Amino acid sequence: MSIQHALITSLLEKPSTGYQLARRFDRSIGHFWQATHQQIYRELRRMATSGWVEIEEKGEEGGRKRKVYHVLPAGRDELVRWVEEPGSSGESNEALMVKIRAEAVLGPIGVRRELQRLIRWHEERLATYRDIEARDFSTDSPSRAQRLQHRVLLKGISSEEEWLAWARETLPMV
Amino acid sequence: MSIQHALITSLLEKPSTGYQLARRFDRSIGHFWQATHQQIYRELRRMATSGWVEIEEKGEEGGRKRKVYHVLPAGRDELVRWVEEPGSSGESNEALMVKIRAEAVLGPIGVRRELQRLIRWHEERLATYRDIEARDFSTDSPSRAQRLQHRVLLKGISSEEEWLAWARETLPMV
DNA sequence: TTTTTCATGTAAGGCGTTACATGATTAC
DNA sequence: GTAATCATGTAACGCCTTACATGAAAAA
Repeated sequence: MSIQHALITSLLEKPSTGYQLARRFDRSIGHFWQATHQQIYRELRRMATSGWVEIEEKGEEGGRKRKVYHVLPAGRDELVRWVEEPGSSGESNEALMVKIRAEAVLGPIGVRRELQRLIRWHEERLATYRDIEARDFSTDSPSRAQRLQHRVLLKGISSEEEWLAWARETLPMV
Repeated sequence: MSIQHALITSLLEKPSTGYQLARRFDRSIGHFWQATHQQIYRELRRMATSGWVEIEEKGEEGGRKRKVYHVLPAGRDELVRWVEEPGSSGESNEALMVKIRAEAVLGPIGVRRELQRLIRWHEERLATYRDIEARDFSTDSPSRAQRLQHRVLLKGISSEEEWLAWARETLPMV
């Protein structure tokens, strides 16, 4: 899922300390993306050694030690590369949300194509679910077990419908 | 998320080999729950040592070696215990789907209470999202960046609405 | 003055992913 | 006879979670 790209996006919005990022992940972004502070500190250190981010050490006169992270051009380039790259099959919906936030902060990059690709993918999945429904749940008097299994499938169907409705409204904006 | 409970549920529906479970996870269950064959074999071995499942070795006259797994009473008890246990906060929606499938195969156990609990949780989350929307996205002429960030939040809102609609329809059936 | 918040880190264990590996059976 | 499918496993690496740990500043 690449926490790193989520962190770069967040840091482009506002340079921050690891602690602040952890808190922000608990709020706005974190409602659909969560990361512990250990993950965040680890990835920040890695991105610093990769030259994607820069550490601004703020000693504040012998007081509290804080490290404010800023995105470097290499980090920005890497984010653009990732947004344009078609998401792997395992890549979840959260990745798309980060890509949209990245496009919000960087201006038009490759999200439109990715969104179109995902729309086709979700259309196929919805069609598959509907096929399964027609094949397995067209019985006249279903048992309790069948009705419950049908509910599980219906959750998949309504999730896909909801996703597609959202995506089709979003497409003209990217 | 406990693959083990998903495996027990699947084995209660039909005793199978590890390979068959992996294939089934690729199809019906696996549309929302995926596991590699290594995970499955490892967990089956563990459940066998825990006494949750039993291995029926089918040598088939010097031919192909297959191990058919059957659920033992202890495994069934463990599944019931897990279904009745309130899901931890990190527990995803997939766990609920497995719990419903478990209730389909075992008869009425504790899913109703769990569903009611989750409905309250999702109602709160939806309310939080709507608060954020009222606070951050009520501007008259939003910028492109603001509109895109709003789309991300709207995805959260419509997901929650969809979830709640499904759950309220499902509640009378459990 | 005590608790909460800010801030960063180490260490251990478990789980998941990926690659590698083997061998029998069935389909073409 | 060759490829695909069935079937099971080992090993390495990395990531994530949880617990433990420290310390200063701000709030109660």
